[in-house]
Amino acid sequence: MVKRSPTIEVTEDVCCPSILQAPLDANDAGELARGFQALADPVRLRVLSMLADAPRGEVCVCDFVGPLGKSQPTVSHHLKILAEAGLVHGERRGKWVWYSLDRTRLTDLRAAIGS
Amino acid sequence: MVKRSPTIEVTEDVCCPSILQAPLDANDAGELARGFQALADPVRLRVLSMLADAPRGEVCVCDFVGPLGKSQPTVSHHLKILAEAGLVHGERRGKWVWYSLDRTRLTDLRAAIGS
DNA sequence: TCGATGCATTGACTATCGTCGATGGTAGCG
DNA sequence: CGCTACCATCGACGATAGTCAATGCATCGA
Repeated sequence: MVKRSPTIEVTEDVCCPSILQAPLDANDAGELARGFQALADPVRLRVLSMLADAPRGEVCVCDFVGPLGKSQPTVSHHLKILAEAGLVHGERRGKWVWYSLDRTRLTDLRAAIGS
Repeated sequence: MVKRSPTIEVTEDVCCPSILQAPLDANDAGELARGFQALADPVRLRVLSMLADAPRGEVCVCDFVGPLGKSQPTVSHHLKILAEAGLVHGERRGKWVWYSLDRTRLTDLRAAIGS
């Protein structure tokens, strides 16, 4: 790949793409869309809600299944999607896996649609 | 249309549901998810971006098609989804339909995932 | 009135998503 | 070692989403 100066400086990307610093190119839009897609499901929003409300900031997988009213594989599936989106983080301790909220990623997404 | 009291009071809704005021019940989560689902597409994010950047705050449908690189029916489809989500508003003037951004709804969604 | 233009709707196709049952893998216990 | 509990993965299914060509419906100009 020959080094050649592009016609446009590649959007610097100091932090993260945003709706407001228009026009949003296709790549940044795709990355942002993947983030919001992780939020576009009732079960996943409730997972984030439970994590935000957890006293110690973490919730065991087994404690999601009951309140969410979904099967264990389904819950595990949603947790994986949230983890891949960088919104949560899971840590194994003994037999259990504890998930916690990553507020950094959530802040980035929030910033992408406003101040 | 007969006036009759619904079986359930329609979720108070002082302002809007949020992740933080946990636990988020299934109804609020569903409504929120529909909002974020509207944001979960690169084309729609670029539409919002173009609207946010428009000098007069509005963009004609015909001016979306070229830059987005999508067919006119596809663009119209996405605009409809954004309109149904309350994120944009279209107004017909002569042969053209001008779309503008509804920042209120965007603010609500932003508040739902943080401060 | 007729043709052209801008936009919405329809119908069809493919891809992806949400869900669950079944299965596999790992950690603790007797 | 066997047994149990917790969690992830796989495979399959129905549902939904994104896309475009074709069509319909207005509006405007000639």
